[in-house]
Amino acid sequence: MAHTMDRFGFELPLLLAGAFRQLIDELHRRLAEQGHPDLRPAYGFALQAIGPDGATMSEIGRRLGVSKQAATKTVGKLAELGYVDRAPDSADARAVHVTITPRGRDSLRRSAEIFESLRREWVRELGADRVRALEDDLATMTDLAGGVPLHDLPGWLR
Amino acid sequence: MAHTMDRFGFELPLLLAGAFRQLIDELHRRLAEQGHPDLRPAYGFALQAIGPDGATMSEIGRRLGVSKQAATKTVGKLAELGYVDRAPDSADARAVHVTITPRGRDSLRRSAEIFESLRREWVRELGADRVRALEDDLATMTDLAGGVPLHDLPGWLR
DNA sequence: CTATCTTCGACAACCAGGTTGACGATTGAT
DNA sequence: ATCAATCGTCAACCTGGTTGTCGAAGATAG
Repeated sequence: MAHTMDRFGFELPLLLAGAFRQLIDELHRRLAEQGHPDLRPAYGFALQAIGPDGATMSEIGRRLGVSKQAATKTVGKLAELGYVDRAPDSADARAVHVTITPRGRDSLRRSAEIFESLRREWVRELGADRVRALEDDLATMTDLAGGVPLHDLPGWLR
Repeated sequence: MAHTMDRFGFELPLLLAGAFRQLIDELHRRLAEQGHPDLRPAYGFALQAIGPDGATMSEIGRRLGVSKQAATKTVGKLAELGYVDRAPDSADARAVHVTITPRGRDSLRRSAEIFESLRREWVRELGADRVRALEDDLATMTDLAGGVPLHDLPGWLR
């Protein structure tokens, strides 16, 4: 029974937060280098929520788990930065159809690449087994085993 | 080589964030049940930063990694809620000495207990080895191997 | 002992990312 | 044809931050 002393319970959230923070910070550092200096963490989630087929404001809000007002604001900034386009919805005169621009798609493509590269760094450091175990364990504890919803994520990243 | 397909890189931050979120939400759910419904995540960090001997506004800001103005605001709310006291510093007429009230200490004690209990749940679910491995791996990747600083944590929790 | 430099904390204005509430316009269901 | 639900916007507000400015108080030189 090699019983190395257990860590304190409060360290667990701190470690999770620290690791998350580090990944997100590094992502944005690299995105900035690759021509996307204005992309904030929240924007990535929003783009993700819009999806390849576009979506309406309300739909984006629902997918993100925020109010449609909040979604409207975020989309407004995304539009100013050239990451999305807004157009009247052909099927519903009340609705606005939001689509991702080529620049937006470029940022998503690069984000995905950067995340893969970051994960490879974890694998180099910890080994593939440990990383998989870590992911599996986190998925277990969050009952997010299949598919991570965007809900409840934005807001507390910066 | 049983090579179950690797997860996508972007899932890692999502899993970390989800797990963190879940722990913090559960902490505050239980704290609310135990007589601390007004304690927000940021306040716990601030109390932590004040410490058993108290601290000045600037010191709290430094420990938290935020401006002294931000620290002043948070301490103000903490004081309104009865978690801290402010008194003139005996050694420096410019400074304000902030101390934790008994109620504040109660909340810290309960938080520590809740975090221990939450960690025990992880151990029940995943096994002590996996939890230790997870903590060690996260500590490795965050070079937070020894002692987690409060710096850069507040702000992106809610 | 005085002149200068730094630090302390407060005040004000601002930002990001949310919230609720109200509202006119449109849609869909009866 | 009516009436309720939904669409997006506006306005006001909250939280947790930011900068800049400032007077008062301390530290350090000369």
